[in-house]
Amino acid sequence: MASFAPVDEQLTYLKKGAAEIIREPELRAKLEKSRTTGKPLRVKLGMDPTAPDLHLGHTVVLRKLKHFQDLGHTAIFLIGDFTGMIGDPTGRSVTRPPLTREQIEQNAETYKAQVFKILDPQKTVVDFNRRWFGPMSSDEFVRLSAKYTVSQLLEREDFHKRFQEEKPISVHELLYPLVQGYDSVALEADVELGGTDQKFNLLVGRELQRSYGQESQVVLTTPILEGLDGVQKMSKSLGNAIGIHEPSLEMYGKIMSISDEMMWRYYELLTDVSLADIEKMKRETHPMQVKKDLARRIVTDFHSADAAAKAAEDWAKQFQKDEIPENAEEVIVPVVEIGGFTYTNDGRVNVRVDRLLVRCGLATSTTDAGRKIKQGSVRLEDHVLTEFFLLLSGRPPARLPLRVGKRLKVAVLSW
RNA sequence: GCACAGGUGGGUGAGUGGUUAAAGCCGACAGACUGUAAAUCUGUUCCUCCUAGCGAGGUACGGAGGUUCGAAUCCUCCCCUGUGCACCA
Repeated sequence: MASFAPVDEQLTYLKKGAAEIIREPELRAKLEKSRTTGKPLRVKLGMDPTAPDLHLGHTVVLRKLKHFQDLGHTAIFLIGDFTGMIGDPTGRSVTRPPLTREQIEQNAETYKAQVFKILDPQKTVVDFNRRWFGPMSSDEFVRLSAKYTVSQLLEREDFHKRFQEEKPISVHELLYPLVQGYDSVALEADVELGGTDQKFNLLVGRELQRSYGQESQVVLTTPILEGLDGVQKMSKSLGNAIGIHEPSLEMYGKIMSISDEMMWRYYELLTDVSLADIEKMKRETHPMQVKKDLARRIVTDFHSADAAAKAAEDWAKQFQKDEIPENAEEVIVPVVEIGGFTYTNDGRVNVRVDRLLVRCGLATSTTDAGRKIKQGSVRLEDHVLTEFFLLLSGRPPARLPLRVGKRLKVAVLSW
């Protein structure tokens, strides 16, 4: 029989970094009850297996789930393999291709691996909502949809907006909140977590539980983390995300590129530094140092302390001292594959810089590479390259540290 | 099914026969400035080729045809989205 910390203590811990708790008195009551009965709360967090690459934005709510886990409650990580077919219409509506069983299973595996960087695998219950939706009969499904009305669903802001703007809303999108809500019924969830953008869906869970004769779950939302631009939510498709699988140097560099203002938010949502300490840093420490410290902490979470130290060193080399970091990304480039190279009389080789840049991923097309060369943003070590041909000092192999703006790749030329 | 309104580049949104690869804005990228940033200013922003130029060619305005010397712009058919009508008649 588990023993729990005092309720007030638990509440303080859980409230930190939460955007909203609906309703706090209910959470308190549930915590009290679990403490007297010794029965842990069932805390649910669901995710669609559509985009298996997690980024820091996802970790905000995962960290909250972990907090419950730390306090001895049951963390249920629900993989929405059924819901994935629908695709959450939150935000923009893009029709997602239905995933095959294999894809879903594969995604689920990668999901688990990533999620367990934060959660304790021993203590986490992983479930799939196909477990109850798979065997559900159409009769039952119709009965479920009878529990909610169209106008209730249209209260949701993005539906409402689309409806007003005379934009399409597919019926299956309307079904999404119901399906997600029913998950809470099936799991008999005490608490459900989600980003603030999930609020509507989470509240549907409360309603449905009530109509199925259960006590309503408590809803705890976490803020949506802004991405590198500091404005829009972090998302892979917006290209402003920091993936948790990214190489340490890249991760470190991306964190260093956020604005000072954003840095404090990242501290609040992605680290365990207390609010008091954050305030202290705001007053006393140089922002640059604080930001480096943030980058170090986050890289440590997803890689290791050693990797973080190394990344810090490499980053300083690349961006502050203008040197070449030791583990800079290398791209093997056979000269023949670039084409357009020529020989000089003494047998040296002239290579095409524009195509080389494309080959290294530093330009999207040769036209683009050409523009970058003309703009003077291409550098080989310290020299700005303005010519389209580069005369090598000898025959390949050769190592060419190329930079376009902040980005750096080492082209390793071979035959 | 009928009627009407729409479908333009990463986004938004101009353009209704001809210097329109397609305005403006946003975003993105780069240069300057910095603390790596942010802010600001400047430039770039479909692809290919080279002699790299205010160069040559190729693609592009839902799709397929057509009219025309010439079409994002006109016509036909199709696809997609939205709205109205479709019970009393």
